[in-house]
Amino acid sequence: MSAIRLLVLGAVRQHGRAHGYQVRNDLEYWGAHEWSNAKPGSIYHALKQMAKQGLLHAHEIAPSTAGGPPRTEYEITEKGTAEYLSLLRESLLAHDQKPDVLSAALGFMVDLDREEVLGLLQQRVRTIRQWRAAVTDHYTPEDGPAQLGHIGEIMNFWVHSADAGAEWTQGLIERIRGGAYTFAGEGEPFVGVLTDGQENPYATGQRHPEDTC
Amino acid sequence: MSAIRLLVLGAVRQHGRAHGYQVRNDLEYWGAHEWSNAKPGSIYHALKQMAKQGLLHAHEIAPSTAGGPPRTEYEITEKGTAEYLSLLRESLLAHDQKPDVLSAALGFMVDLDREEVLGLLQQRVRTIRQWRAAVTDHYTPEDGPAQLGHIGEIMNFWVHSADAGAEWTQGLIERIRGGAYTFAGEGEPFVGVLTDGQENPYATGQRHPEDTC
DNA sequence: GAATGTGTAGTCAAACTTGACTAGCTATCC
DNA sequence: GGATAGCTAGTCAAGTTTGACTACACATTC
Repeated sequence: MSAIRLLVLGAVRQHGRAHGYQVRNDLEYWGAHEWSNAKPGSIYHALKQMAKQGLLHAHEIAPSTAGGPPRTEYEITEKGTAEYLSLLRESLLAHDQKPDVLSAALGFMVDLDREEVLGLLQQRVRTIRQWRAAVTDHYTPEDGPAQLGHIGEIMNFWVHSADAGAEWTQGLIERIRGGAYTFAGEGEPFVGVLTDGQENPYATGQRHPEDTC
Repeated sequence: MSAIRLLVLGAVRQHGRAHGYQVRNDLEYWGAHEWSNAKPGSIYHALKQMAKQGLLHAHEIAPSTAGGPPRTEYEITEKGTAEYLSLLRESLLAHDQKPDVLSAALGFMVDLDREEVLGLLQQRVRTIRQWRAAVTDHYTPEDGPAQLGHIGEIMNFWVHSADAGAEWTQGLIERIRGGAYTFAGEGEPFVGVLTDGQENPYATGQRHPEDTC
């Protein structure tokens, strides 16, 4: 599963009602175009697809107020909200190899409540540790690890990445337990979207390096 | 760029001449179906595509000797070899967010010579450090990092991952410099493919966990 | 000896992603 | 005051990925 559905659902949900360009802009504001496949085509495709599946409700809207072609506004449905929360929980839990999914989930974690997030992250750490044990066990058979030659470096890389992921998750758990951030039901939420007319400080222009992918 | 082209080119090259099922089997032997998109459809597609582009030469072969439909054998062309080496170098260098690309490159790094690999990996480390500096600089503007709220955790995660990647790369550099593995031009290479009839110890069946993606 | 499973080899439609493109409106510059 | 750049909003074709499916042959089981 790619991160795009989670990102789009979450963005629409924060707005209440949003058209494609707004979603696109939000994702850029979060830097999502740098660490995920949040490109225009994918975003508009996801919106249409999820509208077809009943996760979003599409309002056909007259020609836009600010130039350009007519636009469609979307609103998240009940089914969409259920899917969103399910994706969000799953993404915080899953030890996928896809860092974009975790990144997206981090951006929305405050939509859950603090205790639940702590539980999910702790489970995440446990899963990683189990995975690590199983892998090192499975790939170091009776013949010894030297059998694998340089191929063993692949496993070594993954194990190292998993360790780093577990360590980082542990750090996050401690920050959250220590009272950082504002979670669901804890008062005024942090606003992570651009309100209409607000300028985007991270808009295209001079991005930081790495834009070579 | 996904890892599939590099994987397929490398597999065909090691065999000299291979049909799709052989490539598919090799990639499974390397565990590539677990950390990359090396699924049957992608493999056959890549073979056909690259044959069309002149990177592989397709030999139409009569009905297979062991059941199933007739098969096509592929051989890498000169252009394909050039592309392969270019992809390989690029993948060792690039600080993509795609770990599968690096994994694939690790499996083939011994096709280059030791000094070149060391150079590429050192450049990799430098690139990561530069990227890190640029990112932390760019995303902690005059307002201070607290401005970002929990969104800052996304950047924190990426920076942490980059640090872990740099550290791991540094370790690999030291192992290679210390004489580990057999690189191009250093005698009998490590054989990383299944010869005909050899059983695959990592064939489908009881895989280690994580197969939930 | 008929059914059932397993390995070989590959195809296919549906879904997704990409990058380039369209097209209208506004502000700005000389 | 004409052009030219940039923003708004989205479409489109081409390419890629996925997961399920086909089809044959050999082996095993009941």
